[in-house]
Amino acid sequence: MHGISTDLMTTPVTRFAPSPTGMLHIGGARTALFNWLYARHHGGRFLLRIEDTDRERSTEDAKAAILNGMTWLGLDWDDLVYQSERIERHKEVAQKLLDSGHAYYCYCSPEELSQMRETAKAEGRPTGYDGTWRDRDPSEAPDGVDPVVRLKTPRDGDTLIKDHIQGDVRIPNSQLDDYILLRSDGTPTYMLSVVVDDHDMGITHIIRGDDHLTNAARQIPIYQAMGWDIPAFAHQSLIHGSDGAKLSKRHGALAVEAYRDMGYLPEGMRNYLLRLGWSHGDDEIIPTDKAIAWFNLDSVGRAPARFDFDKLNFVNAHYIKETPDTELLELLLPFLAQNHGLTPTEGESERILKALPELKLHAKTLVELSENTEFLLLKRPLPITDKAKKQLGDEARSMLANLHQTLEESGVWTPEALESLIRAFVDTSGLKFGQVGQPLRAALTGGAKSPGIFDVLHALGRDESLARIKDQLAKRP
RNA sequence: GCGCCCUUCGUCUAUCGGUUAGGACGCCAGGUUUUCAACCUGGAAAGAGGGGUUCGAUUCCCCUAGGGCGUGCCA
Repeated sequence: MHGISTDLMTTPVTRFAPSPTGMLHIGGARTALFNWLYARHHGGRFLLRIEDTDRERSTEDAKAAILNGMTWLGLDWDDLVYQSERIERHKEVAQKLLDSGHAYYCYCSPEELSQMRETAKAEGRPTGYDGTWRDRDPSEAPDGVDPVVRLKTPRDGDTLIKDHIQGDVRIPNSQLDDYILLRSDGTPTYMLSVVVDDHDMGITHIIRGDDHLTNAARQIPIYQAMGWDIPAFAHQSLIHGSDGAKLSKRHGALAVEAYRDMGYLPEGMRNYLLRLGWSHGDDEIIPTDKAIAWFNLDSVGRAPARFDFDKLNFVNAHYIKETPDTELLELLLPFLAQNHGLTPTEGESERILKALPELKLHAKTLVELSENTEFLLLKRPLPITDKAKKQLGDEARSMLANLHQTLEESGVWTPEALESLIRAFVDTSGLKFGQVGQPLRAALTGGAKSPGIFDVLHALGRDESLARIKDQLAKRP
């Protein structure tokens, strides 16, 4: 597509390299997904690297959240590396760069640096470091200053990034300053660490957000200086909020665990995230096995995509319908417990299982499903909502008394049998269906909305149904 | 400021010079209906603007506008 041929002779190795300074959010999750899909599609390896070199901001909680998020999403990794454990290696490479003349010590103070930037800006030049110490004699070094180590980046021409998503991108080298490899305290910077780690880990394809696109141009000179193969780059555009602005929490920039808690399924998330920037003709519902079979970099779009809950809901609803009932019940239990304080007994679980084939057709999330399931687990006598009370006037209650008797005499308790029974009851009593169905619904569920009334009767079972109806027959004060 | 990237219905996208510009979500209308939904049918809805190239541009090139990213001793 972009004139780049991928060498399929080598097995691809991809990686996801988050820094544990916050939760695994939706953008990172998509990046991880694409890397994972690429590796799985090609039968390659997908590695996880925790970039925890910023001791100030890295936290254990964030590490755990990232690992949990990945696990929940079903993105399994073939190896896990902590960048902080590789610092000595990074320093070693910096020394090699120093020895080979590709890097040098710089003694500039922060004040000099900011002065430099101001001057450059005023003169319309790039604001990076001007390279003062690049050619200066180290003997001129001021006393008592710990130097940083800077990379000698090329000054003329362009650096070409052969990007598998963005195409060929040329960055003028005049834009790339001699950035820092080793801080004055001797610790490596991100720019050095990524390159060394990506090389040492054998990464063949770097798929990441396009906030790193220009970083690629900074990193390439290190590969060149070390004589290392340059991996394939693929920079995907960032996810934006529904209004096109930067993704905020309001827009869905939440931790993936928040999506779990909102009742989204991993399969639904994967499908939705995949379609955010990648397409396969008109296909919308793309289960993971198909995603693995179809995924390619050529079909990744270059434009930023906006996050849309409506579409996520639609996709998720699909996978809820697809989930087998017993599995769905297991997924539902935490929501019942956390959101409703309900722990179903064995008998109640049976009820849920009976109702699930119907209930799952109408829920977008597990939260919604748990709400729609709640009526099955209510303890008698049921709390009756105001709307439901309106359905339970004197006339309705005497009707229910007759219906109760009719139902009690019924031997079979299947949705089909119940339907013909109740339809016959409606006919003989000369009422409209709603005049029977609505009061019955109120008595059985305590509310005004529920699944089809026959399914409700069936799911509750004979005894519970009759008891719930009977509860409403007594005259209330 | 400098550099880079992006721009098709409200949203996600298809289209790899010639199409009535297709699909999906959402929306609207109708149908179905015992409630809420779901479901079925139909509908409205797009090539940012301006120049080129070409017999012909959504598609290729340039400019403008708008948006994003980078420009840290953060990652």
